[in-house]
Amino acid sequence: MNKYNPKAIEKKWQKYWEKNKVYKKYNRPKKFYALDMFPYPSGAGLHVGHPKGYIATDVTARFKMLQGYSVLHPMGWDAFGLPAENYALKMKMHPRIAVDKNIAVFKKQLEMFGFTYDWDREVSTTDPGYYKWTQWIFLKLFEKGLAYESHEPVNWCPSCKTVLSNEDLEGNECERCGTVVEQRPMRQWVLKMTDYAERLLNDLDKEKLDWEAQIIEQQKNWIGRSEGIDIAYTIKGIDKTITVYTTRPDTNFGATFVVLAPDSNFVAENVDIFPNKEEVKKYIEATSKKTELDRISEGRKKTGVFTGLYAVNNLNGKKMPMYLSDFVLATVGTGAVVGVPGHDTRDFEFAKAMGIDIIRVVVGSDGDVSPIERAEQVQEEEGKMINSDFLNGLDIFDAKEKIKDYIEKKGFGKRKINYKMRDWVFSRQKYWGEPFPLVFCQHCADKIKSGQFKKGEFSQGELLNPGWIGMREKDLPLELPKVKSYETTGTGEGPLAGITKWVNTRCPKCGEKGRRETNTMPQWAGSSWYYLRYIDPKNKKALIDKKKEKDWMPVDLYVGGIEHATRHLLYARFWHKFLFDIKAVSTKEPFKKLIHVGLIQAEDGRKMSKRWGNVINPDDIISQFGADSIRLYEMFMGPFTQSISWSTAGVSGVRKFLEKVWRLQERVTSGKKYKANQKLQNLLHKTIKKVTEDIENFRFNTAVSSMMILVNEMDREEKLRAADYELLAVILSPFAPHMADELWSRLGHKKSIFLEKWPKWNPKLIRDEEIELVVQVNGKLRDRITVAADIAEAEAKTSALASERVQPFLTGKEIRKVIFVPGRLVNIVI
RNA sequence: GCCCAGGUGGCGAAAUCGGCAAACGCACCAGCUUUAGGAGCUGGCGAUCGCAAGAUCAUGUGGGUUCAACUCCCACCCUGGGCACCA
Repeated sequence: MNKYNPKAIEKKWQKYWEKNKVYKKYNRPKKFYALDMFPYPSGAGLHVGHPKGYIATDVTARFKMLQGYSVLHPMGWDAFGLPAENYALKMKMHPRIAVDKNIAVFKKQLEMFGFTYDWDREVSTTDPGYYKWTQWIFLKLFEKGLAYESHEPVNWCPSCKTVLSNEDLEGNECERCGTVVEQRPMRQWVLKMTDYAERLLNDLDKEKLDWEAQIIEQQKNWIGRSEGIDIAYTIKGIDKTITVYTTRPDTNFGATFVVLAPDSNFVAENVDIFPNKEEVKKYIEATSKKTELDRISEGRKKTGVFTGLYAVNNLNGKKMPMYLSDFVLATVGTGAVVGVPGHDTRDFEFAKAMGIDIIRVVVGSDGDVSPIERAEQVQEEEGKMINSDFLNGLDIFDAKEKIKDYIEKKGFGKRKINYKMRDWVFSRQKYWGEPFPLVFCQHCADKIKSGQFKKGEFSQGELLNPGWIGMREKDLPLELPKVKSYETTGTGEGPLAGITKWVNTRCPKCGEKGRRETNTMPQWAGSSWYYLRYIDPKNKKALIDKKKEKDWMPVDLYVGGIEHATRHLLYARFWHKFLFDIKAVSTKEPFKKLIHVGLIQAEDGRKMSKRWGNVINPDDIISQFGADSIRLYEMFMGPFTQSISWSTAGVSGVRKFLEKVWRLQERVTSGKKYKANQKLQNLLHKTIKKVTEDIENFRFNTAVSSMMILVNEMDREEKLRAADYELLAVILSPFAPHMADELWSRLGHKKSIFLEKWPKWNPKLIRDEEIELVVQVNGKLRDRITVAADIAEAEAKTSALASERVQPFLTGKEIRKVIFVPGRLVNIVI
């Protein structure tokens, strides 16, 4: 027998599988779609942390193949976006060239692991044949009125020179470069994601979706649904009302002031009628100069200015002074709040700072009815109403409903559901992204504004955005022009604006002069639907063939980083639901089961990074130990979803295990001549059961350890039955496929092990004849006795009491109770 | 501040319908083998006491429920992640 040489056998089997299409069996009755979050092909290549999720899906994919499923397991590239563009700028090459180079490196690295990827289905978001359909989806969204041009203030990264969506921020910093973003009013395209908020929330149902609770919670919080009421207050002396949104109308008898956001529309439109307009303007000016950072460093210290106007509380006719303060945000609710300082900490702080009255209207469980003077007294979560007219004595939850009914009946308010989630800011002032399939036509704009057009001449989106005309589907894709200067301008228009030949075109509707949109789509666009394209990657007529879509969707298993919980996963669900609405797909949700991959940290406990010089390259590990070892190690190192530090010594441990498996070949003998060892049979079938269940439940670490126990046991035998050793090879094969197939062929099989059947455990063999029964005295272990597995209670108790080791603890004591747990223990209570 | 996940040997961890705490692996120690080894094999490896048999203690802290608690309940501490002046 020659030595275990992974280098030689791994190459050999990778070629064999590819050539014989071993894992491309797509005509079986049951299907399984295993999906990885496709990578961003950066210039740095892979480190050992990246493939962990891919290994897990590959183990699952091979397991499902062995169980007789058709398995779809594709891979592709998410290659548009800022990092690719920045990398290209740095290396002074066109992003296209940089991206192709990086993809080649990534692909070569991935191939060394022996994954079951069907490379015939490879997609890249930057291929015109792919982004044609990204543009098509946008066009459909536009047609349905779900895309609109906006000039509202948005997050602007001064370093990347582009706008960013809320999902692209970490706190108030650019997720890519860490620069603090500014709020700038910019022209941009926005998708009406909030129209889908309710469905995005409701379908996050643990019953329907096999997602980790953690990710469901994160998305729920991000969507941030709240139930409240919009209340309109009349303003004294002028013919206007101010509308506020509140979730606590029950406390409204305690309202003593109103605060407006300095940058709100209401203020912008009415500042000139404020009696104190000079001070107000100064305050607006001062606020606009403050960055987010300044405001955070001020902590919760409240500042503000009185407008000179009073709003009237319609409940009791009380005059409430109207202020401006920067703690009220223009983008939240209506951009104005009603101040109830007795029962809201922020309102309390503001009232203290401005010297406004504080009224108690809720009594908490402590029964305290004294005037509210300290922040700790601010009662928010429970209690009974006082000083509140017809609400007095009610619990706050009942009061809330009663006053909502009252306000609605009186006609000065309306129940409203609010979401924290905002619409999706969808344009970037960058070169390396999908161009928008839109043309601006002044002629059409005039026509729409004048109202002189036929019904059905313009789509919903065209009417919503006068002048913007969608391209015709047959003219897609609109390719990125090849240019020399694709550097960012920073003017607010994208680099494409500089290419006049490309920008100037004809209106697809009327043929008059038009100009193209020069922003591009964000990186998230292409990744919001790629899982559909794998199913039908070369279709030129449709995004996906309807029958194929029905055959494969939904994705059965989706594995990737948790950082996408509120970004990619939200965007993809949103688009999927839209595609469902236009009948392009047949499922309401795209991803049935979702599991996040735990990070692999460097051996020093820090994040693997060039900066710390602690990056481990998978190529090195594979050349030293082999691909099967790194696969097995990453599955063995700990619970899959947990962050764990890398240990190269740990890899050598699993390599030793594989060597042991290899050496066992020598002991294999023909099953007919050699009688099966009952104890080993028992353990073997227990292991089959454990490995099967563990793979299904993503507990790979315990699956591997149970195989180690089996192999240690086999190592004690002088001879092994071929049939037993073969079963070991099959259950090991998803983890260490190269070795498994090599052993399989050495055992005389002509076909790949992956065309075999996954073994079923034999329940008879698993049943133990004899067991160790634990004997406790007052819950403390005193002895173990070997008894028949199905021992009767009375007999077990007698044997336990008779135990020599137990006797000394019983002498002179009264036995009060004896507890018998079948198959486990006897506990003697004295 | 709010939400989520977690806290077990020197390290990664295992055990959760309450029932033998530390499986499996790493590191370490001793011995065998070897010219040698960073190779292989055998044994040891939570703490304290003890020559030993064994005893006692031990799963972040403090209580509670129970014959029995890593597991359930209450309060608190710490770590990681998310959100955050969201009205």
